Amino acid sequence: MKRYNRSRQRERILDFVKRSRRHPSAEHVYRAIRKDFPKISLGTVYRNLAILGEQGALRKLGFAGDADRFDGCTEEHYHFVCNRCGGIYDLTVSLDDTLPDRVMKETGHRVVWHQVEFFGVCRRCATDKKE
Amino acid sequence: MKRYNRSRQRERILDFVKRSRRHPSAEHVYRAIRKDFPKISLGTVYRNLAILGEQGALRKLGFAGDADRFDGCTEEHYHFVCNRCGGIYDLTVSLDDTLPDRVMKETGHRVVWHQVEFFGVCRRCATDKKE
DNA sequence: GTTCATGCAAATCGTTTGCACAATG
DNA sequence: CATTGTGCAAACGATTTGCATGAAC
Repeated sequence: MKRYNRSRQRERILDFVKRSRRHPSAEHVYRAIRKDFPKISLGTVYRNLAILGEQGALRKLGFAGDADRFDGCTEEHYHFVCNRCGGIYDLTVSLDDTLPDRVMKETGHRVVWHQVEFFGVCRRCATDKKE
Repeated sequence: MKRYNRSRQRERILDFVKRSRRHPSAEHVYRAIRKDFPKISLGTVYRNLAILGEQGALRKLGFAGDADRFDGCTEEHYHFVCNRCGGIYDLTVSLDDTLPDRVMKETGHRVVWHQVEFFGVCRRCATDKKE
């Protein structure tokens, strides 16, 4: 595996993603980090997010037609995605934990990890004025 | 809801996606459809895929860092995604079907649909030469 | 001093859009 | 003929990359 030096920027980025409940996009991270590193570039943010993902320090989430998001919580959990406001919420429900094994047995594919997302309208958007 | 005329291109696109086991990207569809409509443009393919999605005739799937894919099977089912070859396989396993309801009850978010993906190395890639 | 990281800008990829013309109803 | 769809090319947003300089070890 590759060797990395530490960098103040990368540490700050990881810290921000870990602290955030919001599953920020690269752009979000960029805007936040700029308060500490006014000259940082988006390229640097992307590079560091990629490295942190490769190291398993955070996770990259992708949704159809939207920018990728980053999740600082690496313990198994699932997500609810609001189609109205784009918010992503962590869920505490858990799956039958034999499922990955069953998939492996039935298909012969080696399962490394899995993801579950629920889509719809979040509570906040549903209570706000109906369109 | 919006009114649409029929179009030979759109019908052919839907037919192709429905027939395909491969969860094609827009680019895949474009290349395939060009055999019948040599002058069709990628823009037209995207437009029609969007319309078909809106009509519920097919479903758009998104994965981090990769082009969106289209699934002609609209019945509930889940996917295995190979990190090596990028292939997407349909799965027949099913979830505890009280889960969406439980999420709604516990969070107050209105769940419209959900998705489950397993990631790893597919059988074919695993049996091929290692790396 | 060698390696890795940064900032910047240009490049790339996937996708969307404006427009003039063709097909549909 | 009124409307919607098409092809083409330009525009766009998200992400990656090449390069010269700066930081880490």
